[in-house]
Amino acid sequence: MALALVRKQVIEDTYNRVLLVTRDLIAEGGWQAAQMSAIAGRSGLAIGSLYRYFDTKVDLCVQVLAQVSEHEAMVVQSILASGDDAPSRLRDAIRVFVRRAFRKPRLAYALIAEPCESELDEARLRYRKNLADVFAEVIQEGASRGEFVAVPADLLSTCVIGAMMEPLIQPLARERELSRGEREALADHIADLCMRMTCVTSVTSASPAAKARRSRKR
Amino acid sequence: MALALVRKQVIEDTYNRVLLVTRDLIAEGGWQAAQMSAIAGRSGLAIGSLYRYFDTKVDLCVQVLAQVSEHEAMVVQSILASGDDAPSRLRDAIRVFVRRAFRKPRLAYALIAEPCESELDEARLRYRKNLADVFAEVIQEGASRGEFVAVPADLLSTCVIGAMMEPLIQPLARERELSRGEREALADHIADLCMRMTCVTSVTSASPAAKARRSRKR
DNA sequence: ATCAAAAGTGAATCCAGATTCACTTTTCAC
DNA sequence: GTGAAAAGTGAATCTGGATTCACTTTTGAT
Repeated sequence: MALALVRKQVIEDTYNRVLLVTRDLIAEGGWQAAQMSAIAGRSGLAIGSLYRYFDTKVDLCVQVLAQVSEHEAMVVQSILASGDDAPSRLRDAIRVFVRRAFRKPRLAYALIAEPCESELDEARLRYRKNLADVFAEVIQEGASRGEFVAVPADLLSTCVIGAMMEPLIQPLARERELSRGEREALADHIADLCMRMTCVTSVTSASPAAKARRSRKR
Repeated sequence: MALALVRKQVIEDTYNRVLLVTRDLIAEGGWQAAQMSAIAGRSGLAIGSLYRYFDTKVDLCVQVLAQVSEHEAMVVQSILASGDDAPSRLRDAIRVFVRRAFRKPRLAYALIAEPCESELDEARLRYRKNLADVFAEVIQEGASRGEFVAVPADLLSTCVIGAMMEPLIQPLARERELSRGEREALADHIADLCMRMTCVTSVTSASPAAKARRSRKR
C-alpha cells in the first residue's frame, strides 16, 4: 500500500502539471492558446486523459484563474495587514499589485480583461469582487479612524479597483512591454490617484520611506 | 428616376431598422440575444438578406456599438463644453453618464462589460478610449489653469473612466434594477470620488446649484 | 411590356474546437 | 501471478450558430 501513496502523488503531480501548463499557455497566448489539444500535447497526455482530471475545459480554466487570483489576493492582503496607517498600506498594496501584473503581462491581461467565455468571465468577476472585498476591509478599518472618505466602503473599494485596473489594460495588452521606469511611474501615479480619491488627509506623494527605498534601488 | 430615390430611402430605412432591431435585442438579452436568425426574424427579413446589408455579424454588431458609443460620447462632450470651471463640468458629465447608463441597463452592460467576441471587444476598447479622450480634453484644459492634479491627462482620464465604469458593472448586470434614489446616490458618489481624485481644490460635494436642482425634483 | 440588375430567401453547408467512448495499458491488493 | 479497477488514448462525433448560394421575386430604366 506504499505504492498506492506513490500513485496518489503521481496523480496529484499530473493534476498540477496540467494546471501549470494551462497557466503557461494562457501566459503566452491568452485564452485562445488554452486549447485542450495544446494543453494535452504539452502535458504529455492525450486529450481524453485531461477529462479524467477536469470535467470540462472551462472547469480547468476556472481552476487556473482561481489559483492565480487567490494568490494575488493573498499577497495584497498580507501587505494590507502589515505596516503603518491604513492609507499607507493601501498605497503599498496598489503599487505592488500593479508591479506584479507586469511580471506576466499576457497572463494578467487574460485574467483581468481579455474577452472569454461567459462562464469564465463570471468567475473573473467573482475574483475581482473578492479583491475589492480585501481592499474594502482596510478601508473599513481606516474609515473608523476617519482616514478615508465617508462613502460606503464597498463602493470606494470598487472605484479603487476600477481606477487601478483600467489604466493597466492597454499597457498589458500592448506588444511592446513597458520599461522598468515606465512601470514604476505608472504604479506610483495610480497609487497616488487612488490615495487622493480615498483619503481625507491629503497624502499626495509617496511616503518618505517608500521614496527612499525606491531611489536606493535605481 | 423619382422611384429610384424612393427605393434608396427604403433601403436606408431597412438598414437602419436592422440596426435598431439589433440594438433592441442586445438591450433585452445581451450579445447572446443578437443572433442572425433573431435579427432577421424581428426585422422581417430572411437571414440571407441581412448579408446584403452587413458583411458579417460582427460587422453589424460593431456598427451598433459605434452608433451608441458615439452618441454617448457626444452627450458627454456637449456637457463638457458648457458651464463653469472645468471640474464642475467634469462632474456633471460623469453624473449624466452614470444616470444614462441606467436607462437601458442591459444594453449598457453589454456595451461596457459583457463578454463578447474578441473583434467586438476590440471595438469596445476603442470607444472606451474615445470617451477617455473626451474627458482628457477638459482635464487638459483645466490642468493649464492648475485645476487638476499634475498627472498626464490621458492617465488621469483613464483612471476616471475606470473609477466611473467599475462600480456600474455589478448594478447594471443585476436582475433587480436600482431605484431612482439609489441611482442618483450612486451617480453623485462616483462623481464626487472622481472629483477628489482629479481636482486640486477640494470640491468634495456637489455644487450648491446642482444640489438645489436635485432636491427640488424629489 | 421587357429584362437585366438588385433585393430577398432559407435550407444546406461549414466550422473549429470541445467532448465522447470503445478500446489498450498500467496499477496494485490479493 | 491474477484480475478488477484505474488511467490513458485519440479518432470519431457533436454542436450551435454563422455563412453561403442557387434560386425566386421585385424593381425601374428603357
